[in-house]
Amino acid sequence: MVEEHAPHLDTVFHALGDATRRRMLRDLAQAERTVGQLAEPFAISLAAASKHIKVLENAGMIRREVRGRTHVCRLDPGPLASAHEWLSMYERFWTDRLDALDRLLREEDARNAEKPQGDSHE
Amino acid sequence: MVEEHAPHLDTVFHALGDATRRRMLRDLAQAERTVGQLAEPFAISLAAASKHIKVLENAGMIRREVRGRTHVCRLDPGPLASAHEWLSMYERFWTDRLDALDRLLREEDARNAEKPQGDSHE
DNA sequence: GTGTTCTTCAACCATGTGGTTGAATATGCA
DNA sequence: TGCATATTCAACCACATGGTTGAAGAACAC
Repeated sequence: MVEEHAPHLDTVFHALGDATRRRMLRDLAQAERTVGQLAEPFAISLAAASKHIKVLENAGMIRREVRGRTHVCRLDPGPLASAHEWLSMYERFWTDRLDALDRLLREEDARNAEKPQGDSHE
Repeated sequence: MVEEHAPHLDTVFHALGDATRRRMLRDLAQAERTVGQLAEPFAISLAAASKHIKVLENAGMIRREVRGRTHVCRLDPGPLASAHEWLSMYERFWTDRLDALDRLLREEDARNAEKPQGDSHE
């Protein structure tokens, strides 16, 4: 089940890097939606929404079924699971070592705050 | 928890949407690295690597400490945890599917029991 | 001081992205 | 048939992105 999905991570993370598309995913998590329904919350043209949907579709995150003249989209969780799995590689950094690392980082910040370096001469 | 701590997610997911930056994060997961060390695996200029590092830094994913003339970078897991947490909202979509596919996967595993499963997590 | 190393900055370039508008396509309905 | 609905396509625009090169700063070494 662990495949070489790295090439897809580019498109998956890129698709997630836009609030409009994340909102679309949120809506699709409730139920399947047509293109028009997905576009409705936004003050953008249908053509723009269509492009967003295509980005999600190319990333494999939604699947489209053409029913008559409407295109019904539903969530495909696979890429979300891949992204989640990739991030899980770093989970130890905010779980096991959270206390130690966080304490070090905060000490560092405290030191830098007390001892500012490279002040401007002007 | 209600999605609209989202401006941060834009930059975090965007930063993750590039294999060069993901590789840098992977290296930083091993140990702290200077800018030159982070740039070394890539066939790009130092200036280009510096831009990538700045993207990660602006997303809050790395912290920089200037030691003499070298800039030492460390991983900050906070934004990774945020992204992971956001994706976890959708976890039921692939765990539910796991219930449905569980039997199939077990059968698959049984059939492939002797086959090698080379894989990589980038 | 001079020179070398580490890194950023500035200017530039090609391509990508997200948006628009208007036309095209395809379906549903009277 | 004719018309409205749902969606995409094509062309275009402004701006962001990722890359380059060359110069500029700092910090170390001599």
